[in-house]
Amino acid sequence: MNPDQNPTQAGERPQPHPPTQARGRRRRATLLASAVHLLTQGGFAAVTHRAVAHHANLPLAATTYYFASRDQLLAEAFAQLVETELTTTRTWITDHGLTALTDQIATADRTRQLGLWELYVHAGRDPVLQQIARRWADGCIRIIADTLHLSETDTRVRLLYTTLSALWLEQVVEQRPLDEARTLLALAVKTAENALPPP
Amino acid sequence: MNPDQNPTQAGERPQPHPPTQARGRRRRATLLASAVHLLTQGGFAAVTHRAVAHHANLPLAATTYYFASRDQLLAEAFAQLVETELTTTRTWITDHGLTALTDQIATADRTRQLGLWELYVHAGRDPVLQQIARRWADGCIRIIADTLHLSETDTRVRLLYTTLSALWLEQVVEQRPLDEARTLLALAVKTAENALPPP
DNA sequence: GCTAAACTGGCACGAACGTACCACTTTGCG
DNA sequence: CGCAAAGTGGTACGTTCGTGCCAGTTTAGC
Repeated sequence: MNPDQNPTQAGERPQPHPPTQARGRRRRATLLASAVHLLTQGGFAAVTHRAVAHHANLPLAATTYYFASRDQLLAEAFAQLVETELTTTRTWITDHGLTALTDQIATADRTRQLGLWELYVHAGRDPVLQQIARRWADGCIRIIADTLHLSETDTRVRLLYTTLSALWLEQVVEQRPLDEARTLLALAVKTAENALPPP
Repeated sequence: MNPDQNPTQAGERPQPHPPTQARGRRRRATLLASAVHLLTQGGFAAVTHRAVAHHANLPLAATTYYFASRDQLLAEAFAQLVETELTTTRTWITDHGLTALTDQIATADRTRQLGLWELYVHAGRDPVLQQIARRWADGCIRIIADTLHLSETDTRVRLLYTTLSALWLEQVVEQRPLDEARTLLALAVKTAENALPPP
């Protein structure tokens, strides 16, 4: 819905959201962090101007001053959340291995994961968010490829990613017994490793 | 949040949602159908009392008369949507086979799938919806098991379901090229068929 | 130091929401 | 038939939302 997203080009009159030139940049960052926090707590329904401003100890108007709209605020929060998630997942996998992923899911804050997936699905209705969702998927695929020392375009990597993400979502939403997920995860990884190279 | 959900027990005073005894049952069904329709069109944010009543050509109060709350309306709409989806998917698969699933996804109404998944993720925050979500998953697993002539508890079936659902969600949200999904789907099915029986 | 621009913050508007209320009509049953 | 229960529909209340507005304050550049 937003045809422009060029922050360096300051020619925007109706939506003058040029990056701050003072300590106001801290305020913007604070607002964004608050939005992320609320997003991980109560889903994107909880990310309102008022809630964000209140959590950041800032007046209500600050949110409309630094962000053109609620959609933009949500998009940036989603992007930041995805970025954080990617680095967290990467370090976890390099430290503990792929098959320990279920434990990370079980360990991590469940509402956080829910917020992430909520926004992921919502991305299906918003082209801007869709781009971020694709970036999330690509990031995960890259992590798996690096871990297995395979190419990102390898079909096995692609398939393994798909399976893992589904296991993840399923675990978060349905809260089935953890053993089941662990078994399936191990099976998926082994299957991917033993599969033939792509044709 | 709702400690009661016993429709046969009519002792409910504050929420007297006893099933209608007259042609009002049609009205209730109409409202529910409208809720489902709105759900598939604009996500569950579009399912408001007013929108449902208007779409059903009924007064606003009818929604609160037949449904205790918006949450209940949403839950019933979700349940009905899942049921419809399950039968549709089953007939499609028996007619065209598992590997043609991507084409069904591509063919079917995209916003409908989005609404389904939106509600699925939302089920992570609501125990009532979570039950319906589990039922959806179990239904899909059963379809796959029947198709492959395997047991529902077979690990291969379980894993294949997981992969298929992820492919489905991914396709709906990210709208990647269809060929990719087709390839992955075929690979997943073949892998599941050739895999060893569960230990 | 002075002026314009950037920033701040309190407030209000209009819209949409869930839900309660209540007079009215229809219906099932003794 | 008569009457209580079920159903009906218009309306209103209280809340919350996104966002616009604008007088005041701070800051940057000349």
